[in-house]
Amino acid sequence: MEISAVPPSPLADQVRHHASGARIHEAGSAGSAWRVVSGAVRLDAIDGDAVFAGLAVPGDVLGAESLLLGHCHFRATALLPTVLTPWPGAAPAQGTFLLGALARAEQRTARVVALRAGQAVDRVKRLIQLLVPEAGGGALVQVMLPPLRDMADITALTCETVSRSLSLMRRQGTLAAAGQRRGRGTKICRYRLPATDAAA
Amino acid sequence: MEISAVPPSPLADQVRHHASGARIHEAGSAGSAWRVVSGAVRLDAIDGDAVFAGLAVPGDVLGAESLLLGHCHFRATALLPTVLTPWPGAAPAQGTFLLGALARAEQRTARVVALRAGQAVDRVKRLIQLLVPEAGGGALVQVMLPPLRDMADITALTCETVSRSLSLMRRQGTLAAAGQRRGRGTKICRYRLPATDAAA
DNA sequence: CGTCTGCTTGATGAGGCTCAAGATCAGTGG
DNA sequence: CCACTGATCTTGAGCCTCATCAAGCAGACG
Repeated sequence: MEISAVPPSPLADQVRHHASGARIHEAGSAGSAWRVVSGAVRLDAIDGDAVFAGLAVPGDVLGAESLLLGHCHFRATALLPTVLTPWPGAAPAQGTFLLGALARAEQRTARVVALRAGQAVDRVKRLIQLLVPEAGGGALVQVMLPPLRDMADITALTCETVSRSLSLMRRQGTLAAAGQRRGRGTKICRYRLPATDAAA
Repeated sequence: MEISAVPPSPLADQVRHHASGARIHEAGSAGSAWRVVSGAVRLDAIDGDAVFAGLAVPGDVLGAESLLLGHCHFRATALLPTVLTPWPGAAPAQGTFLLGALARAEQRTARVVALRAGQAVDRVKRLIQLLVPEAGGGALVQVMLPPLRDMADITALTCETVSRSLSLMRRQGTLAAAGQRRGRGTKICRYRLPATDAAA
């Protein structure tokens, strides 16, 4: 529980890198807690087979329960090339620090839950916006997309429907390939953010 | 799976009661944090109109962000007759205490997200099981149901579909009315828990 | 007693799931 | 350098579930 004093900005030797698709920790294993610096992580409840249970994006905390119980509840898998830093790293893990993580977790829940309502194309767009590092109105930003299988699990759609949604977005000019083509590895795309008034 | 099964019962003068449908706090207002003792609470993000953002059941913490920021992010509404107690109470809001709340929040996310995948009847069943205070295999338990409108928002279905799902469950003997009839007020029903092996 | 709110049920159509085939690409070994 | 394999993605056809629209009913409440 008690806290080692570590500077707030993760130094180069205090981070861990994971490739897209890499397992970060297994459910039930003795893991430790991390904060996501960049990338995205998928959490799964292991109930016979894996069931999508949550998402962590930069700033979020991973495996906080292991500090309390000594083991992780969820399987964590990198959706994109992901950088983690030990948590709690900075300052005292008390008061404001933990409260901030709690507040952030609630907001993450709200956005993840919202990824599973509405029309297919809108869900996929919302997911992409969650993965866009920066945020601005109407801008054309670069974004990495996880495999279709993961996008489907997160949005509660099928691979086919996600693929069709992305195709539609390309036809409409909302999305454009910008890096690798198809096949293994994370896709890099350009995505046009909707106007700030956020219609739907 | 669950962190602590039964939350400690607070003294009678340290609780607040809310009727079904009552507003607990408004988004953006200066609220305070509460722990749910019994009942259930719905959280909504206010984005023009209210969008379902989360659920709190006994043991969960409500409005933790107000301790940090001074105001609430979400609107909180009682889904059932609900009892709350101030949080953190006498205990210090540090260490294990906050970590427990964080771990619990992650587990709640997993279950709420699961309420929005799969067939309609299964979603409704899962929601009812989330509202059942006690848990046992194959038993016939008493449970209060929130208004259809809320069940629909939570499961990302429509009122009509939820109503049809409940009708089907009644025809199949999974659910039976046990208190008030239709009209205003929370419905009381008997619900047959599925066998512990939990076949989806 | 009339109105209002919440619940139920039916008819119909659309959106997404299922099944299936083909395309593209990374890695491997000849 | 190229064929082969396996994984991922794309696209099509048909069906099914659920959303939508609509009507009717039961209690609550003034």
